[in-house]
Amino acid sequence: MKEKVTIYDIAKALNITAATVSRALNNNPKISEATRTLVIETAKKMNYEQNRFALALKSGKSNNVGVVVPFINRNFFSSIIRGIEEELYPKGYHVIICQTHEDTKKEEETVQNLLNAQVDGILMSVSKTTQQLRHFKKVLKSNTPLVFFDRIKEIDGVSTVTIDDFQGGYIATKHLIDMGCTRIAHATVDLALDIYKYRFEGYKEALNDHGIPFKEEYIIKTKSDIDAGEKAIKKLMKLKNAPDAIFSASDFAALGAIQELTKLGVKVPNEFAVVGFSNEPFTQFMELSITTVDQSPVEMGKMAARVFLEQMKEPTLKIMKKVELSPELIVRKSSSSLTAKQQTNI
Amino acid sequence: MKEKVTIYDIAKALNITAATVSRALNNNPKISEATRTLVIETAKKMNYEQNRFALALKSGKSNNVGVVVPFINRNFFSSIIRGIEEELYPKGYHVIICQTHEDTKKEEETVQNLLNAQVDGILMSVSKTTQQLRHFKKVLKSNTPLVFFDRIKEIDGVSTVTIDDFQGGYIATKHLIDMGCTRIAHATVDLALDIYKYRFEGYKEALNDHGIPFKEEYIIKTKSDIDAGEKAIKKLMKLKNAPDAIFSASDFAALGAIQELTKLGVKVPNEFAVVGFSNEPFTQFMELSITTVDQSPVEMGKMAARVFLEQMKEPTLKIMKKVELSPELIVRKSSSSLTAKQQTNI
DNA sequence: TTGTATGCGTTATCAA
DNA sequence: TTGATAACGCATACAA
Repeated sequence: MKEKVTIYDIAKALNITAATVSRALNNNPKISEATRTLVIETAKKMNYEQNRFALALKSGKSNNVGVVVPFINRNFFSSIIRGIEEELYPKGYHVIICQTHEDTKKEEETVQNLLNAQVDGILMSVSKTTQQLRHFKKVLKSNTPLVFFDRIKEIDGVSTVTIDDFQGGYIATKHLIDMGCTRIAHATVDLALDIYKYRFEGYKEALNDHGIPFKEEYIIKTKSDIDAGEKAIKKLMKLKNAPDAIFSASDFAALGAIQELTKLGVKVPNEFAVVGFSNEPFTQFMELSITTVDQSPVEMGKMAARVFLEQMKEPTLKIMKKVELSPELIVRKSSSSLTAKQQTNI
Repeated sequence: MKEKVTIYDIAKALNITAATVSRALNNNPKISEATRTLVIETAKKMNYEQNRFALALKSGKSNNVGVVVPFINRNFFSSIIRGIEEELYPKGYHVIICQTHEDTKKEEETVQNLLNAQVDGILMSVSKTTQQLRHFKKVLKSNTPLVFFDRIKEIDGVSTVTIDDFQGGYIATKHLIDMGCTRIAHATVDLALDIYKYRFEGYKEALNDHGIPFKEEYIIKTKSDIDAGEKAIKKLMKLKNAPDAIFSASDFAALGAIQELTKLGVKVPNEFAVVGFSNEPFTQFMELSITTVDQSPVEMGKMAARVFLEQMKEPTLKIMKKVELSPELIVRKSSSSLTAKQQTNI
C-alpha cells in the first residue's frame, strides 16, 4: 500500500509538532540547529517524502510545464523537447508533452487542459492552422507564462524564441549564388506561416543584393514532402528558361527534387544545385548528401526553457522577451562538388 | 491574478453549501435534478474550473504518467511516446517525459523524482547500463504501475511490451537466405541487452533451419553507428571466405556497411546484400534504400499505454502482462534488386 | 435531498 | 525556538 510517511508521523515519533518538522525541513531560520538535524535525520530514517499535491495545493505551483507541438516524433520538435527537458529537469520541473496534430481545435483543447492541470508555464509551437488567439489570451489571463518557439504568433506579453529565418533564406540563397548559380528557384510551403514567409524574403533579398532579378515563375508553393519536391522540379524544368538551382524551404521537398532531377538525367550538383532547410537527419546520410540550414533545435529548446525560467523568477512583472537564434548553413554535396569530400565524414 | 473560482464561491452565490455543489458537479446520485442543473449552469457562468491539486491531494491520483527513455529525440523513442500520448490523452492523462541519457544513475534519480511527483504510473525503456533493479522495486512497493517497453528487465509484477526480436532476426536472416545469400554475417550491438541477444538468436535459428553452418568469424560486435558499420565491413571483407550478406541489428551500422562496401567497389545488393533493423526514417530515403525490420513504435507506445490503463482499472489486483508485437520485414533495394523498383515509391 | 464536519499534507500566522 | 491553528479546495461519511 501507499503508506506514505507524513510530517505528522515524524512529529509524533519525535514528540514535537508538525509545524516544527516543516520548519526543520524547509531551512526555516526560526529553529534550533539541534532539532533541525534531529528532524532531518529521522525524516531520512523514516523514508519521508514530501507530498507534492499538498505542496501544490498550498503554493499553487505544480512544478510542471506543458510543451505543445504538432507531432513529437518529428526530429525538429523532439530535439527541441530534448533541449527543454535538459534545461528544466535540473531545476525541478517536469515536462508534460502534448500534440496538436496541426489541428487548431485540438490545440485549443490541449491548452485548456494544461491550464486545468495548473502547469506553471506553457511552451509551444503553434499549429499551422491556428488563426484564433483566444486560447492564448486565456493563458495570459490566468497569469501563466507562455513562450512560443519556432512557429509563433505576435501577442503582447508572450515571449518568443525563433531562428532568424530571413537570414536562413538569405545564406542559403547566397551560397547558391556563390556557387555560380544564376537562375535560382524557391520552393516554399505555406506563406501564412511566418517561418516560410521570412525564408522567402531572405531569398529575395539575397537575389536583390547580388543583382539577380526575381522571377515569379521560379516560386513554387508545395507541401513539405518528397512528392511535392518532385512535382516542383517537373514544373520548373518545363520552363523555357529553366533554373539551375533551387532553395527549398523543406528538406523533404529538396530530397524529392533531387530524386526527380536524377530521374530526368540532370546532374546534381554540377548542372543543378539543391539546398534544403532544417538539417533533417537523412540529409547527411544520403550518398548525395544535402546542403541545408541547421536550426539547432536542441539549443532552441534550451533557450525557450531559459526564457520561461526567467519569467518565473519575476512573477510580478511581465517579461516579454524575443530571442532569435542564428541559423547555420551546412554545405554538403547537393550544392557543391568541391566541398563534397570534406562533408562526407559524418 | 489567479483569482480562481471555487465551489465555495458557487455555493455562496446560490445560497447552498459547498458539499451540494461538489455533489452536483460529480454526478452524485444523491441530489435533485433541479439543483444539479442550476449548479452546473452557474458553474459554467462563473468560469469554474476544478482545482486539480485539491483533487489530487484528496484522491492521491495525479492523472500524470511518467515516461522514461534514454533520449527523446531518437526516432524510435519519440514515436513510442507519440503512441503513448495519443492513447492516454483521451483518457485524461498527461504524459511527463524524462531522459536518462543511457545513464543508470540518472535513471534511478529520475524514477525517484517521478515517484515523488506521484505519477499514476511509469512507462519506460531501461538504460543500456542498468544492472541494479532497486529503483524498480521501489516503484512496485509504492504500488505504482510499471510498464517496460522494448528494453525490459524481468521483474515480477512488471508488465512488458516488446517486439519479437527473435522473429525479427529470423525473418531478416531468412530473407537474405531466400535472396540466395549463403555467407551471412551479423553485426550486433550489445548482447547484454535482450533485444540484441534475441535478434542474434533469431539469426542463428534461421541459419540452422536452412542448413547453413554458423560461423563465429561472421559475428561482429559493434556500436550502433555509421562508423561501426564501416569497421565491420573492413574486418569482414578481409576474411578468407568473406560473407556475401550482412544482417545488422542497427540501421546505422547497416548504412555504414553499405558506404564501406561502395568504397571497396562491392556492388550492393548484387554482390552483397544488407539488411538493417529499426526502420529508421533515413533507410527509405537513401538512393539505395535499406531493407530493414520495422518495429511499429507508435503501436508499441499505444500498447504500453493500454497495458497501463488496464492496470489502473484493477488497482486491487496485480496484473502482469507480457505483450509481444510482431516485427515486419520491409524489403528495399539493399537486399533485393528485383523489388527495387517497387520499393522506390515512397 | 441537503447541511455539517472532517481529512488529505503542507505551510504560514500568531501566540506562547 | 516551539506549539496551536487556520487555510489551500475538494470529496465524503454522517447527521438532519
